Amino acid sequence: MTKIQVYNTLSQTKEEFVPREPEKVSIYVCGVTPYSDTHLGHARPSVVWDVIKRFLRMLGYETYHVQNFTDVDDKIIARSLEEGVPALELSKHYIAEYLASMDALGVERADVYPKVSEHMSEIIELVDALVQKEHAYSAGGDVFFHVASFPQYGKLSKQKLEELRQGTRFDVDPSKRDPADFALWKEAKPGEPSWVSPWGEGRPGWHIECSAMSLKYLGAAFDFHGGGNDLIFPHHENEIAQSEAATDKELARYWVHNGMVNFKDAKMSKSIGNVISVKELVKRYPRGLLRFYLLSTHYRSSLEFYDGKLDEMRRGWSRLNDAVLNLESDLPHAVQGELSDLDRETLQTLDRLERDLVAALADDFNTAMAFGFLFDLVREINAYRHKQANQHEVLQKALKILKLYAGDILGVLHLEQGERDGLVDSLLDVLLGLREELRRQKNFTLSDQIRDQLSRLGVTIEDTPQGPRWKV
RNA sequence: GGCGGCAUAGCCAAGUGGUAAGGCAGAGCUCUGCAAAAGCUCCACUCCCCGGUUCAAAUCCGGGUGCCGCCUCCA
Repeated sequence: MTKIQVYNTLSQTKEEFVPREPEKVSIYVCGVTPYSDTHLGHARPSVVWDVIKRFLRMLGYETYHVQNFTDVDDKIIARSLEEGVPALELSKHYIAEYLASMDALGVERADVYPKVSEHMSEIIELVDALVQKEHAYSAGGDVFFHVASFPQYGKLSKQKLEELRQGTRFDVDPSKRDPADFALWKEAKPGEPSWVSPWGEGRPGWHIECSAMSLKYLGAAFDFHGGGNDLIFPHHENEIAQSEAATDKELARYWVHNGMVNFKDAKMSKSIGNVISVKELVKRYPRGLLRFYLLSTHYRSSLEFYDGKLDEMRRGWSRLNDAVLNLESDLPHAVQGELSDLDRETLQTLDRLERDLVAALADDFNTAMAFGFLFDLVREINAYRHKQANQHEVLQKALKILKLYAGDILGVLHLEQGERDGLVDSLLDVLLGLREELRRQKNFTLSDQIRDQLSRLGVTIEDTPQGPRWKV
């Protein structure tokens, strides 16, 4: 099986990926806190993990992907009080909105989407276990994790406990033993959703849900733990402390963090308010283009968004799609027979490019590099076609590679099979047929008029030696 | 102040020791009724700056400068 290198935040180096169980990959990706519309920043890890999963399965792995919804949280409660909508109703609405946005981006669903509100007993059990093992203590109705009881605290974010104590910029809860301790369980305040626990009515702190739910669905030492790099501290650091203190086993083997999406020189963030919602974006741009944009930079780098960026990227993206259309329209006219030297050379180049493509994706999921090879392939096959060569085997192979990598794995191709409307197809065929007749009669005024008018509707007509063709 | 990261052509962006992928934009040519698509050619002697290591550095080390993220909710 192809060896995969993956950058592990824990070791700060690329490591060879060896799964916990042969051929099975367990994945936990931190999901969203559903209290407002899904934005581009959320779309990035989703699309990145979508591609990683598809690639792993192409290599023969089985994937099991868990992604949580933190549906019990301060922000949700605040929002629910503002709007007078029950907290769980609010989160339910935004969970649906999130899933719809991901569907629109062609992101395959996770295998499980556990919610905090449905895992209270697991969370309480885990907190209790930490109290029993004296890694946590209750103070009034709150329970805190005692960071000093976990000597490895800081191993993910490379923070030193002493620095963290000094860096505290907010008022420290006086009931904490150590300013760096964090809440596992919070005592209920009037009007807030709460659950019964050994420490009284309350609700979970922020990090504990991921520890409890990953343990339940994936067990200890699962393969990939993912999320934005803004989660490294404190969220993932605290998850490690809780989980590993409780189980005495490693939480996750490979920590994979994606870079931020920046807009107007700052991280796209709900609290800053510089967000672009996925809902709006998918109305204005094809999903394939959005994915192309999100994947054209390596997942660990930060990614800039600005008005007009997607329009700028559109041409390059079209080149990829046009290559597929060109091959599809050439294929019916292709010949089968003795291979020429050119055919053989081209087949060899295609083979090499496919190997390069796999190697790029296997090297820390380098999608940006993969696009480089896809464009190389496009140039290669276009040049081949330009030489009037049309061996079926060659065209077929190029098309197959494009559809597999640009289509099935990266998911950037425009219209998948079956997404075109049959009636529209037929109507355009009629219109194009009439226009051909006009062109034969050299009535270019009228034929150009048809082309211009369709162009205004977003339909592009191309006249090729094999006849006219249209695309959206 | 601490921690992590980044700085490559007009723009986007790969490349972590062997002499700068790819895309967009731009220039010229070919094809075309015109256009579109497509092809060919050109477009960074150089990778923020200054030192160092090496036969060899964009890549490693040291020091600057600038930018981003985290240390508070965050993908």
